[in-house]
Amino acid sequence: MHNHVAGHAHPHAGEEAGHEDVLARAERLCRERDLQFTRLRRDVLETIAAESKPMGAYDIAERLSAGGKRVAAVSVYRALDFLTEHGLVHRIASRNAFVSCGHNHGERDGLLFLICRSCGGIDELTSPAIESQLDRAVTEAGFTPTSRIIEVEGECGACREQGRSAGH
Amino acid sequence: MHNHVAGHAHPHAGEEAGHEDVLARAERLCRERDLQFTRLRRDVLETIAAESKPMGAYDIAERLSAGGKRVAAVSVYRALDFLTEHGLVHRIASRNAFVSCGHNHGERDGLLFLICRSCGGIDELTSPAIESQLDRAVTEAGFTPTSRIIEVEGECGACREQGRSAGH
DNA sequence: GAGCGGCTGATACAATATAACAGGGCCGGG
DNA sequence: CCCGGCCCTGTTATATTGTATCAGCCGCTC
Repeated sequence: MHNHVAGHAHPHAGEEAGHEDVLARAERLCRERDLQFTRLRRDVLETIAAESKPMGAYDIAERLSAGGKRVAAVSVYRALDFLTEHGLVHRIASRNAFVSCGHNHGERDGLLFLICRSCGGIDELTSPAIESQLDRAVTEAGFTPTSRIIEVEGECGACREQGRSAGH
Repeated sequence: MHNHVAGHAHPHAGEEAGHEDVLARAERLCRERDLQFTRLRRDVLETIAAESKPMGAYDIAERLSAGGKRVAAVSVYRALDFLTEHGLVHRIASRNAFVSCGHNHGERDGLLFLICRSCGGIDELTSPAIESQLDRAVTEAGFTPTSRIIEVEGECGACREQGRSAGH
């Protein structure tokens, strides 16, 4: 079946798991493609990567503003546009929020998000099998797919073990 | 593979395909469950069903207000809450918009939306096969799924034939 | 009639996202 | 050197989407 888990296995606190990796990868990718990995973009990515939950643009702006220098939400949105465009960040449609990409891939598809209702943590999965089956089904219906959004809500392993229940 | 297409095969104009069906089904379902299928709820459902594209809550409010009597967005949201809760309407997360459910089911899962970038039309599909494979993959990752969102963007058959391209 | 529950109307507000314009930094051409 | 273009950022204003709150209405029951 060949799925592949991306995230941290225990998505609760603001751990910096994989954190450095993300920044390093971003720098490399931008160098390769001759893109500008500016300060703002780096800060935004770093902020998102430091959190295992999806973050709203305004949350990011607020957190970046904590250091004295105010950062407007618009600026954050622009950085997020850039980052999502290049697959460094993903938008979680069901939450109007963003997470840093935990993969080594450039592509953005075959991608799948697991969102825990208890802890709010999110994990990223890739499943080529699911993607191909999805494409097959969709194509049968006469549709030509270009992008896919798959978001699953439920309870993550850690929360289930601890018997935490969704607050709501 | 056993997929099942729900919508109108040609999702462009404001046809009333399946339109009556939706209302009739809603009435029956509400009678069965002893729910109130009020005027407002009926109007909202009818408005959505008359359109093959996802509609925003404010669009619905505006359209309902066209008849002289102003309907506030809040009211529409409340009706939509009711309708989605009972599976008569689905929310399209990637568009912040709503479509009427084209199925005979009460359940809300195994559900899949095809959104055309050219005409904006949307079709609904159910694929138990995809759902079960998705659940299997997710469960393998230690996750317990409770709800799933699958939205595919691309070009619908009708638009591809006509060589229409996405305006943007 | 009094009280209760579910639905609606209305206003205010919060949260999310984009538009529009000005300025700054870099860089290549003249 | 200076200019003009391009890209990125800052700032303000505004659009869009979604909730909170309170009051009134209607039908029902006691």
